[in-house]
Amino acid sequence: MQPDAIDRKLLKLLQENSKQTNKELSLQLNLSVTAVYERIKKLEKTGIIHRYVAIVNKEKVDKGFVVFCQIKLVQHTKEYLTKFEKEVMALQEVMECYHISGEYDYLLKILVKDMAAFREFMVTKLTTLQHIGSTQSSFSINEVKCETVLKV
Amino acid sequence: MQPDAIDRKLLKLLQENSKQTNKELSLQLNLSVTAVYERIKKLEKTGIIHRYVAIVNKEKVDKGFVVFCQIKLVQHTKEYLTKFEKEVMALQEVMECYHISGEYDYLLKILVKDMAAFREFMVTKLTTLQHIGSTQSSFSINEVKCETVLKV
DNA sequence: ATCTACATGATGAAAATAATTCAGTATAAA
DNA sequence: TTTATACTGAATTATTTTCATCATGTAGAT
Repeated sequence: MQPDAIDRKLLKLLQENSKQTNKELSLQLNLSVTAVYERIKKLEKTGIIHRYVAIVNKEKVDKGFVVFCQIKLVQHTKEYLTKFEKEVMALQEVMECYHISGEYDYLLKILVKDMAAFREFMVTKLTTLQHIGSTQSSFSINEVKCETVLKV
Repeated sequence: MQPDAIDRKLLKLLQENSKQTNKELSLQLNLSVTAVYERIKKLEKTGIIHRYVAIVNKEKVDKGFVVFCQIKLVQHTKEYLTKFEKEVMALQEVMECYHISGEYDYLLKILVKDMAAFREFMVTKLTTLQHIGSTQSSFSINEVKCETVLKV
């Protein structure tokens, strides 16, 4: 399915605020409520809209300290990669993990309360993972941009 | 406000799927519909729930190529930092931008269609930004984990 | 210890609002 | 002409929101 201009605007609106009623959306799109309803259902069915979620303010729940950690494994066998990925999946502080090209093998985005919590995470969890060669951590000094709206 | 165990479970459910009805939530939480309703309103009012959004499948809208780009500025004056940040804000391919500690100054998460689109972005947008010293790009080979649920 | 006042958080019923279905119309492509 | 697609407004169904009320625990006065 190829979204048209109206679908693209609808996607923008829903990515910004999914709690808008179909009536509110219909006014912004110059369509009837039913037409909006059917377009949304189509976007859901085709998987373009994957799901709807609540976004939690990380500062308010003591997860305002953001760390990016690059990791090198000692070897690149399939076994080592798979084992590492499985272990990372289980760590709740790791919000994102990418296998990347370049000097390091993985890039992790880690959310914790503060530096002390990061130290604790580092010592008790990250460095206990198997087959890790070296790590390199960068702390977020300022979140300049964090966009959730994909411009389609 | 300090969320209790019920609030934490509610936050987990809403972060996983914000389209559940209060009735569905009430069954999972062993509460009345109204009690669920009031807890949600409270979480919204205190700002713990920041907003509700639709998540779009990036592969389905030709944004499946993920690049992390680290950037060093030629100087670290306030003027240069501010100008760079302002310019980055305007680039729709840049989904996230953090001012970070370490060798590089900024880490950017960039979403484009493919390598050709990244090359185009690099040549026509990124390298035309003022005061950039050097850049270092890593491509995502595999998205191992991408969690949106903050465990509270 | 007992009583009272107050705050908090729960409940079910009722009212208000929104989502969903449906019958019918218009348009464009085969 | 037939078919498919996308639209509309009205009717129906489901959900959210409001409201009156109840239960519980705490702090202060007796």
